[in-house]
Amino acid sequence: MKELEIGCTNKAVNERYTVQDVAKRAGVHASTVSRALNPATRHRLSEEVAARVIAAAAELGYVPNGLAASLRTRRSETIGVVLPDITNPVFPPILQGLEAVLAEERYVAMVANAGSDNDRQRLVIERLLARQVDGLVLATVTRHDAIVDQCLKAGVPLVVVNRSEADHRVSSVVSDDLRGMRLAVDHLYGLGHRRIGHLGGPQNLSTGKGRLEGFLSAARDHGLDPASSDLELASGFSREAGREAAFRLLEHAPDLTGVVVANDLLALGLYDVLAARGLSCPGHLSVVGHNDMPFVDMVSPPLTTVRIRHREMGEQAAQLLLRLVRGEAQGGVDVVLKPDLVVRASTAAPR
Amino acid sequence: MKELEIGCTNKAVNERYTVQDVAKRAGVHASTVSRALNPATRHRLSEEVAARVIAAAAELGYVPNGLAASLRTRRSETIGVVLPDITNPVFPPILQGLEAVLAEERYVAMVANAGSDNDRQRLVIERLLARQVDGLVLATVTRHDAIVDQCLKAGVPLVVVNRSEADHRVSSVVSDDLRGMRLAVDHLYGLGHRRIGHLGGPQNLSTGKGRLEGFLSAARDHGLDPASSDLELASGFSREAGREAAFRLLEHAPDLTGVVVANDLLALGLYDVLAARGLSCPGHLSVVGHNDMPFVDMVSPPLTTVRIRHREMGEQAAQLLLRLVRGEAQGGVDVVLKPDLVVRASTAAPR
DNA sequence: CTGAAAGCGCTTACAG
DNA sequence: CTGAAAGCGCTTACAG
Repeated sequence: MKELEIGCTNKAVNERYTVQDVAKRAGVHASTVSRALNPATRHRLSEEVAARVIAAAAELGYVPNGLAASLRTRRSETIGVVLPDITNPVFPPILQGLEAVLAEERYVAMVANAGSDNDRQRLVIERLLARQVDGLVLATVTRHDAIVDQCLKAGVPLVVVNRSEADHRVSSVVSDDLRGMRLAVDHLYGLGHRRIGHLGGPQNLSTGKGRLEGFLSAARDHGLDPASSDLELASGFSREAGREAAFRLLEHAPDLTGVVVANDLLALGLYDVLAARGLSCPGHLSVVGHNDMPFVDMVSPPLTTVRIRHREMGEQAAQLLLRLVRGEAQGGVDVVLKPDLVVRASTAAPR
Repeated sequence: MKELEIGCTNKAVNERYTVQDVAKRAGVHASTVSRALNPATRHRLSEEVAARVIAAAAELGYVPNGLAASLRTRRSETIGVVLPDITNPVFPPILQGLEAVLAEERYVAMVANAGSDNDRQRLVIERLLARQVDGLVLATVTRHDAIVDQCLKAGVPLVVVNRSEADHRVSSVVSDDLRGMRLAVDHLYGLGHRRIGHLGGPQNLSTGKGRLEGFLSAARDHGLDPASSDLELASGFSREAGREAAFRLLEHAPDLTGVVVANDLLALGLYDVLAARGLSCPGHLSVVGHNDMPFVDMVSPPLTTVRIRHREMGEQAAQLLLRLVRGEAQGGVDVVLKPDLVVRASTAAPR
């Protein structure tokens, strides 16, 4: 009677067959079922038995319980992915690349949006670790990040993507920001610009810092000496933060003819400020972004920007991580992808 | 000697403590550790013992093995989310809403990009089920979807989001497409348009079909009788498919003054065709989109569109699903969210 | 209030 | 080539 009740209330669980069920149906022992269903051990069995087991499993619609297998093998074939903000359009292509590679190897991604708050990130990572992820991809790291310390101490295979940490203790996949900024500055210089400013990102992020340094280095190489008033740093990589910093930049350096921006979202913030002031782009000011995120070819004017191969970033990160998980490689590998300049309509010769 | 080797090669695993370790350190039995660490059963213990266990766990940095717990309790506190395309900007906000609600309840999302291919979707779902997800959110469903049949048969708690299936056998969270199209048509009619066409989506998706019906119904209510040449359907919800269908529409119905489009991505495709033909928007043609996806306020001209609360869609879907998982509710609930019209610069009085 | 035992569903040395 | 047993790390009736 009791059994019947259970049968009624959770039918789903009830209809889930186990190795035992398959074993009974095929007339073999459970261990034989396990061996028959695993391609790597199947050859140890007689073909006849293997076929019988596979048939029995198919007839029942048997789906192995991956949790039980993971508990036993100590591999979950699950990877945790920690993002600061999934609505930032650079992350979906990264995620797509990650997933494509992981899926090939039968891995699944547990994706967590952790924001920028450190405590929240810590909590999220602890939950992922509790679920026994085999490795972690972090897109959240700051240049000095206590969370990386913790992960290293815990011994979790770890790859950081898009951003790297200052000490490079951990494998990373990033874009060559120095080259990116050089392309941007060269482009404006080539158009005739000599008063070029930089709308930068947060300096606690490798992208913010690297792009500022890239800008300064490229500017100096052209004999330009950007005064400190030609530089303004945003508090985050968002359109809103871009607006605020762009406002300050235009206040302090009204005679700029070109601005190299550390990120497309910031560039959109600059667009907002230009529109609010009735200034035209590229008429009054040429603007170069960074990322070539989706749809910046559709904004007005279409944004000249530095293209980063985000999908490839995700693919490489997944490959690095899987090698780490399998013990085929060690940490501390930095993959640096070459960006390109995409010239659109936001840049022109200076006024 | 052998032990030492193991100790060296997988340090991570080695340093993971278990209930046994905590039990030993606190001088209690493993079952007591379990009870002390679970807030729901803690009260059964003397405060002194509970405190001792909690302290011991903290000292060791003990993180419970969620897989083992799930195997035992038959709840994984994991939800599978199946998307057709994460790079479609409508999905990140949905995901954000889902995750926010799930995280509150200590659930984690396994996100899988399954594309539009049915076999691939089936594979992806099987993998998620093998990992014992407690429920599934599908953003992939077509109006008649064999995958839904399978899930129902398997007895998995299930919610569909953004799109619904024709039979409404499954709980869904969608936007009111009829109302959305009515807002769009009313807006153009109010501006003076009488030759209004529809650039529609695939009719095997509820959104494509519902928006076409909404368009026709609203048009008829104004006494308009859109000829079949005023309607053109795209093969998918992408900018590329939008371009192709927009090309056909402008060929067949060059005298239209306004077009209501089933989706912003399609509207961008229409923009592309207008640009290629040297036609201006809204000068030659007024355009209304659908979704208000991120950054359509930045395109040229800023797109008038029907705003869908995608984040809320995700939140509601998570809530529905959790109630289903807990047996607090039954399936077959349709949540319909009210959209709004956002008027920007792509619509004006007819030429 | 706490302990001892059983068992979730697998896999894998160990036999034979 | 196949079986029987042990065990992954938890939780939860069942005792007392």
